[in-house]
Amino acid sequence: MNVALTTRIKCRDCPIRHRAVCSRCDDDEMALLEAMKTYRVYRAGDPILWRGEKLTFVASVVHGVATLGKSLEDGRTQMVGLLLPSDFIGRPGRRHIDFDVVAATDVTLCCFDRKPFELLIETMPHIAQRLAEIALDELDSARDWMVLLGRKTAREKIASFIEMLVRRQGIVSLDGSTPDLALPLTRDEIANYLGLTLETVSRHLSSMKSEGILRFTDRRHFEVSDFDALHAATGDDTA
Amino acid sequence: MNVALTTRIKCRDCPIRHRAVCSRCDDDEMALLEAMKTYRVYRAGDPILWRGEKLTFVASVVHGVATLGKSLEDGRTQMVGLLLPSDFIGRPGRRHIDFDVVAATDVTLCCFDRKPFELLIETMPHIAQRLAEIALDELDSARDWMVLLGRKTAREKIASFIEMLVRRQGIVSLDGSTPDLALPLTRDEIANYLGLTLETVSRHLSSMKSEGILRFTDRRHFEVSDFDALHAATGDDTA
DNA sequence: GATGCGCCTTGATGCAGATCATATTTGGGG
DNA sequence: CCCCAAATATGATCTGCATCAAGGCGCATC
Repeated sequence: MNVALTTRIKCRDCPIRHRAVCSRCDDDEMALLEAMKTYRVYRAGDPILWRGEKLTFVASVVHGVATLGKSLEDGRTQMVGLLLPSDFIGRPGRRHIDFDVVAATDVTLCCFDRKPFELLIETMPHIAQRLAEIALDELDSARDWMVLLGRKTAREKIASFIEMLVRRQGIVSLDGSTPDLALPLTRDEIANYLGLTLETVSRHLSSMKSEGILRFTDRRHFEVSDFDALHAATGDDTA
Repeated sequence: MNVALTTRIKCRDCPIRHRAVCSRCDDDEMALLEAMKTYRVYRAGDPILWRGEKLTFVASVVHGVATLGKSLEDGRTQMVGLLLPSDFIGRPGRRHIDFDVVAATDVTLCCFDRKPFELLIETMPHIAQRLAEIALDELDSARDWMVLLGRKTAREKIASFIEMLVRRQGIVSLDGSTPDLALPLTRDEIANYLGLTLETVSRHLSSMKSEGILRFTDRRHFEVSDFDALHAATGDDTA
């Protein structure tokens, strides 16, 4: 499980200070959280939480990317979320977790034991307020993803996925190209996220490459050369 | 839009008193809410909120069933949620709504103007706490639905949908049969919910009927005659 | 610089579910 | 009671993606 202690970061220097579940807290409240928190570090590929396990802590992602997945009894799996820095893991008020959480890259979590955290929710309104906000935002993006899973074609799914990556980490210049971007998932993981097979993902990435929409520098790095064409391929409104 | 005033219900007699966003509030808090709330009533088929509209109020469903949907620019649509009594509509802190909300049956909402409600979230911790809980629960079921949309076969989707209806409104007797249940959606709406076409839904319902799993009394009412076979057809764990 | 192992690409084939087409049922209004 | 439109059922055909099957490429290990 590779759980290790990292150098302690002061909350005020924390990279997710202004977006995580603690973001509304004032200085006094932060001091309290500072005393309660612990860090956990995972290597790429490590499981973080396994379905059915006791849920002993809740956490915010500080660094790295984790995946949230679920599987059917015969082994089919579906990724139901990507956990990026500032995202929240766990369900206060519930003893068990119903998903598999896996580190996709090296991951650092800022953790709180579940019981004391539940007490915080009762006593520190800023926590509950921010948690509600985070959960409602997550709900909106989960619903967008449902449209993708239920109604989009393979090509549209892949274009949407790439567009999401660009929006999260990239800048589009005026001629519609981007700088080099990291692809944080393997073809297999992408397929799993999009409700496809890895072959289909590979085929469509290849065809978007040959159409001049994407350019791959290596298999985990690419750039978009025609963002308009990419967007047109998503099937979404021209927003 | 058919917005009308109903007879005012006292909060303490409200059917969703113990599950809605107000469920943690004490008597004093309830008195405040009582003064702020208004009711809105919609007929089956009426739009409640339209995508892109100004979001002037938030609400809890008191009676009836509403659907939450989203559409792609070419007209494909996907239902992303069913709103049942005690479910919450709206996104405090956001000016516009990004979904279409439509009354599937006659619906009564308990509404609060958005601005004053946002103030309540700041000042009344019980509201924010309960809202966070509701949103996290919704998030869990949205994620389950993503597995269904991404990985299940048509037959599994339909079996899962029926099973959900049974769990929400029915009792399964020892021989695996249920009493008569209402089907709150048309074939077309079911298809829309499951990411299928109405023809596929119709075909699979017919075959489950001929296999002796379901029995239809009329097209909006049915009973399950073999719950074990139904569950086996969902693809879910034997839980 | 050979060997092996993930990861990826590309090709061939089959099938579940979409699409197109045509009844059939049914419930509400005159 | 009959008529009509909407909802449903069912059949025929098409197609996008899964599935099955071979390589190919890059990278670590010895």
